Amino acid sequence: MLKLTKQIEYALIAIKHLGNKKDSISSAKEISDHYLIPKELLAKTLQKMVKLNYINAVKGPKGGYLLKKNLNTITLTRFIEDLDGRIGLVDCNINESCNQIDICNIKDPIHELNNRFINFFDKVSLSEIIK
Amino acid sequence: MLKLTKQIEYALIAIKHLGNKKDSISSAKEISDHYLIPKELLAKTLQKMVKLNYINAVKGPKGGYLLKKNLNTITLTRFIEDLDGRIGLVDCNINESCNQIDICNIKDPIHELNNRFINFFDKVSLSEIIK
DNA sequence: TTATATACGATAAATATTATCGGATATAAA
DNA sequence: TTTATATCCGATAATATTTATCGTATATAA
Repeated sequence: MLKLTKQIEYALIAIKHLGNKKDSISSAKEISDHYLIPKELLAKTLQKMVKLNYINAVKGPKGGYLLKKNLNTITLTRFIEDLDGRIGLVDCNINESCNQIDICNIKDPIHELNNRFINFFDKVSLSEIIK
Repeated sequence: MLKLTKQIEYALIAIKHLGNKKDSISSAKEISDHYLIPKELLAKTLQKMVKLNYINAVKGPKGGYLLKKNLNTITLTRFIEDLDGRIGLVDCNINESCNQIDICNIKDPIHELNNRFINFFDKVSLSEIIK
């Protein structure tokens, strides 16, 4: 509970690795071997980051991935939500389909808390973790 | 990901309900009926809170639960960890049994982030949600 | 042409969360 | 003393989410 997913961990590890090796290319296999990360899952995560324009892919032998985006402007909220979907302490912070909403006695304070929660991640720059 | 569990939600709902009805007793059935919460699960949660000295239990017919602890001094960190175990953004913030720890390139910044993360919940008083 | 790498949908396995069940004990009230 | 209601508590079942794997297609350097 209240944990990051492995996919986010792997994404952070990979993107940091790419950031450290600017201009040189790294394959999914290289990264998964080095950090002992399941290759297929890492590959999926990398492909997702390509679609999201965080990194570039180069196909074929000697192919791999390169960092693309300037990470200074990316917040952790943005990164997590891009990869894994909306952040919210409870379901009704994300979608309104809770049939207990009318009688719930904590929805307002939790909603307020959730705003602060997201603000916490807003204030974290991806470059803090990557540098 | 990064969500509170239902058990925490139910616990907050119940403890707020009890706080609003100081001096009068509320049964698990009364609370589960009112908020449409599964009775057995709520009962378990209430029993846990009894053991943790948050509330008192009264057995027998006309029995139920009463708020016990002064919630002003309880942080959300304490409450969540009492009910659900240690908070940590990643496993290695809780236990050290990660075989990737030596080669992990994000463990230090994540550890730093986790300290701030826990500090966030430290600064939330349970009474904020309950009042 | 071949070997290596990404792309991507489908699915399986593992884990965590949520919900339910059965039977025990306590006690207020008839 | 009996009955009904409530907590107590271990075990287990159901569900959802997360994590991992598989198969196949496409691109491209050598």
